[in-house]
Amino acid sequence: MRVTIKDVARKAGVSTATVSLVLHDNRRISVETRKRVLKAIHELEYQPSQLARGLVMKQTGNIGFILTEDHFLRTEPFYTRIFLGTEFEARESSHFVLLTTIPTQFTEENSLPRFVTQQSVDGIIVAGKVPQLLIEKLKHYNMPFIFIDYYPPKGDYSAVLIDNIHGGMVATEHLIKLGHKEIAFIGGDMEHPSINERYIGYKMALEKHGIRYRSELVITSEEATGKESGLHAVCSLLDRDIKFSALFACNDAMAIGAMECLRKRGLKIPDQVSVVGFDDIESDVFQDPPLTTIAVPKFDLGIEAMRLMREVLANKVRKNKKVLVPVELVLRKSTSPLKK
Amino acid sequence: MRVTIKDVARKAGVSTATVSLVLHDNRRISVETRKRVLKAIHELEYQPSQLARGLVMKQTGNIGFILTEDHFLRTEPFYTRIFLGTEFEARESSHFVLLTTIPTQFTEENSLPRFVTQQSVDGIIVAGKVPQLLIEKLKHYNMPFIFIDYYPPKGDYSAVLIDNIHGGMVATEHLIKLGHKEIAFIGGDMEHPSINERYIGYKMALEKHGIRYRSELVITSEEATGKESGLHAVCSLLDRDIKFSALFACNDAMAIGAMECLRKRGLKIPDQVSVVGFDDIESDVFQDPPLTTIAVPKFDLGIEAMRLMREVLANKVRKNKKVLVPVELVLRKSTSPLKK
DNA sequence: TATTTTTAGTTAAACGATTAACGAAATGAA
DNA sequence: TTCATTTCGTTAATCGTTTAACTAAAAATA
Repeated sequence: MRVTIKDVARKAGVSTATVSLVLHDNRRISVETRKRVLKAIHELEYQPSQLARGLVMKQTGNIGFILTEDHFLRTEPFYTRIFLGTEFEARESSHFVLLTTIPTQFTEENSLPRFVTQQSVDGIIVAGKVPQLLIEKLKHYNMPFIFIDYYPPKGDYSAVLIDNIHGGMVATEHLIKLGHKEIAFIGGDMEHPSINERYIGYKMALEKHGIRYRSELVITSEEATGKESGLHAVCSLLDRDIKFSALFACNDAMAIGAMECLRKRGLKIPDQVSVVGFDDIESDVFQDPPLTTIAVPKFDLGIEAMRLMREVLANKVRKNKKVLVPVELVLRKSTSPLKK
Repeated sequence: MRVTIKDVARKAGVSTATVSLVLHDNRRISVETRKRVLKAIHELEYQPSQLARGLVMKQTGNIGFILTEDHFLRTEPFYTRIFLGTEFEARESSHFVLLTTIPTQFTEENSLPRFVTQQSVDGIIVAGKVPQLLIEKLKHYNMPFIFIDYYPPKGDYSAVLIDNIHGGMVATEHLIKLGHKEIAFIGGDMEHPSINERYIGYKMALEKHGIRYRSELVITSEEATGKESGLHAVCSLLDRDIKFSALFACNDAMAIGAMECLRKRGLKIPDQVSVVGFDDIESDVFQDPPLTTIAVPKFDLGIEAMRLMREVLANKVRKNKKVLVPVELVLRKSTSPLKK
């Protein structure tokens, strides 16, 4: 049988209320009594029942974490790292994180995760781009939710986001400082806020340094944001004989595809074209040359989301807060000063 | 305020006990009353509190899922797929799965996952190879645990395992049927039960078909089981001028490394050397040529573990049961009939 | 008809915590 | 000395379920 608060109370010769008060650091209990209780707790290896506690406190102690199947199963451990950050930070407040996936194509037929309908969580964290329908359905439940790395096009929410604009600026400025003026940008799925923001950063950097924005240097027509799109985008640039000495890809996958194309066409990286990516995925280091990129601190994103969740849970009146997690330029070998 | 069983009882004009009995399909309740109660439940959208339920039933409804950090963050979504299977199957019995990671080097300083010490789970699933120390610590708690894809060297446990021996046989027999007689085996980390079993399967297949086992065709000295090890193993074979027309690698990573070496040395795959791997990882398809392999159903492993957990939970007296999940040969382009 | 059995439901205790309200003893103020 | 405060704990209600034990009415049996 499990050790309960009653056993502790009996052993320490006090009431269960006293034990509970000790557990909650209530100063109404004298130092000696406190010690006695603590001793009993320790000797019996007492662990409060989360169930009983939750029942009276009206909270489950659980946080739901929702990902689309695609995102969870991605080869690149992006969202898994974010989850890990959340799970890690959850330990600080004794929360548990219930991870579940939803179909990438979430339709009317699909039901919400069980932890939502059963109200088995105190709050929900949604990571990555999810269908609008999911969000609409979630709203019906009186539970706070927080987005990570995605901000729905309409509505006002709490969210933990990558500082994409700044990242886009830093990436572009890095190239500018190396002397580049003809800097191409390749992106895809421009509806995605993150991608779009990186693009904005690119434009802002150009403006700041007095470099004219040239639309022929920009590819935003790709559907996807994978390696193939990157390859395709750069090839189309090359096919049209457009000259550029540097290239900023909206993410590393596209950057890697881009490099593949450049290599195929016999262009030397970084001597003839410098390349900067965004994300800092694992395979960057194994590229030839290793890819210079903007590092996104995945773990931190998860941590920040959990912290924000705690704030929201503690004080419901708070307005929707956004946290921008800073990014960092990681210098590797795919960029170099402009050669004449 | 949350809708409780009391609200339902009031609305249906019965006692809370009746509602509870209806919820549990007790036949003591007449059809009409039952209908009335069900109607009330539906109209109020009543959802029983898992907390209250768990408190009286003395079960949490949670299952803990433990992975080492390395395994969770692996680029190849192997363990994540297993987890997904467990999470999926958990829905059947309204369980929640609490996923957590432990340091890959789990030492005395590291504490067990909180859900263990706090007894917030009814059972524990451990996936992949974990330090023996973890297992020893886990034993102190009166909780059933089940291993997936790993069986500790000592002790007797419930486990869901890949049918490695059979897989090893199938892979080898496939090569034999193609006419190959000089079949090399490359493996690493031979202490790992899975690897060792695949090796056993290899030997059994040879014996079954009357092919003499030749130790010079076998490399078991590699420390790791990655791409580099595969490359190194095959190179060392080639360096010693050992002839073989086919190769069975203990996993796909090593197989891919092996192919890299073969390609470097100018050997054609599959014309000069046929290669079979094991695991069926995502990148197999992108190899040149695509890798023939033994497919491991990751999702199923997770499902089986959850099912087994339910059995264990329902009937504690049951002896430790092992489930062997069948594997399947996946024909791609890296094997072909022996050419004279 | 009287008695037993079955049916259909209720009552109330229990699960293991938290906490408002209360109270006895010690301390302080008048 | 008397009354008010403070200190240190306790009592008891509560959270939302489940279920053993009970009961009243109906049905079956004698």
